[in-house]
Amino acid sequence: MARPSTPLLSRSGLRAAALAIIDAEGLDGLSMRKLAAALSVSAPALYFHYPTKEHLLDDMATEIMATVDVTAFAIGWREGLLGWARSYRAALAAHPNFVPFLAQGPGQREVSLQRADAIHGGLVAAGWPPREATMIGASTKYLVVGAAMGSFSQGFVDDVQVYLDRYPHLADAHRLREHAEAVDRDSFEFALTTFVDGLAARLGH
Amino acid sequence: MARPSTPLLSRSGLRAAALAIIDAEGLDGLSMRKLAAALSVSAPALYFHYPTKEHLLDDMATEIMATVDVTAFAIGWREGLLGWARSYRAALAAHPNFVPFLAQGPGQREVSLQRADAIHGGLVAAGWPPREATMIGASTKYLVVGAAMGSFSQGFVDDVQVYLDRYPHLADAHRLREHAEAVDRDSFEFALTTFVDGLAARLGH
DNA sequence: CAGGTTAACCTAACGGCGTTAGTCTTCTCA
DNA sequence: TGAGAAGACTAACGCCGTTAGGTTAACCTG
Repeated sequence: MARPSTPLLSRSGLRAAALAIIDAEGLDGLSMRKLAAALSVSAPALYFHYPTKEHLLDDMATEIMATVDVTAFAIGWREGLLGWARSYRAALAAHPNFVPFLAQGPGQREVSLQRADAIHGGLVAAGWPPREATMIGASTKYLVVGAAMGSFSQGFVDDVQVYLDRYPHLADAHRLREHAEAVDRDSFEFALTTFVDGLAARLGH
Repeated sequence: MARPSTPLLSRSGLRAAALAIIDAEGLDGLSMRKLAAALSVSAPALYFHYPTKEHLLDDMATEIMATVDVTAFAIGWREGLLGWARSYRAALAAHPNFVPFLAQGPGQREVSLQRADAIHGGLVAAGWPPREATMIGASTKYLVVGAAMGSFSQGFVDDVQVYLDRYPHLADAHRLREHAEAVDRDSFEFALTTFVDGLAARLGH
């Protein structure tokens, strides 16, 4: 086979297939050969569309980050912060296996800078001093990234006895697993609203 | 060379050398061959002491997590939470390149369970309902892990002009880099105290 | 419409990875 | 003193990201 009449690959096709593999098999489960196989193509063919694996992952990250929404800052800083944090978390939680890369990757992406500008501007316009605005932005990102990284409740095994015997305060911990998703979502919401309440108290000082 | 009169390697020696490489060259910079070379030994010799690379990393994680302190819960829930969060963050920030592994790794470690038990117990003893205690523990972990993962301020490039031209609200963003460490520390402290203030308000309700 | 250029695939191969198999010498203990 | 375990070695397997070089189909110019 040489050049096909109609192209077999496209950048968006590569991204979609790569994300599917990551979702199914984890970040380490993605290899260029496996991706090529999924697309019925030889591995080096991928390099015609992306110069390196890193570039591919970067592009996927940008695509996902583009779904984050900061428009609610037009209503007010509380609404803006809550809206941003929730859509940010939703974007990460949709592809948990990809989160380690997303969290580490450069925040220098075009989209990220636009977001940062809107957030900082929204906070300052609402009366927050620039220094506080910076820290609020950072704090919120901490919350989102932390919540998206390794699920809290995944840290607990299903075996009941180990808790009852040795850690009396964790007697119900085994239930965490079965409700892992709900616990994580509720805990994030709890953290976010508690933090924003604390902020409001501080602004009114 | 065959069996030396005095062993060349030890588990703690492997851990220390591996951590040094990770600190210097990043998590991906650690390979078994490179670690062996640093210890003037052939790569397979390492497998006599640790069955896999994963086991080695796990053991290193446990060693680092052992430095986290939760004794302040004896004083009160606020002191306990603040003390735990600060020592947890300090442990992670000491080896930023290792954080992605630490954050993902199993929370099922013996030390982690002991911590979780002390934290949950401390919160419940102070009057928090178990459900809230769980979410407070999760929330605090989110903050610590999020703050330790990719430094917030590293996302901003040093070039001033790009900000002035396009993102007026980020005019001072270029200064973030030079103070990156301070900004991260202050932002974490800000997030933590704001969150705890929000908690206190909620408990008094 | 002829012919050169570029696009888009291919196979083969390089060096590095984690890990296993098998060997060899030295130390320890009955 | 001899058996067996301890602790190193070399060689090699299959995977990885990536590069080199080949081949053909589509496109653009004269």
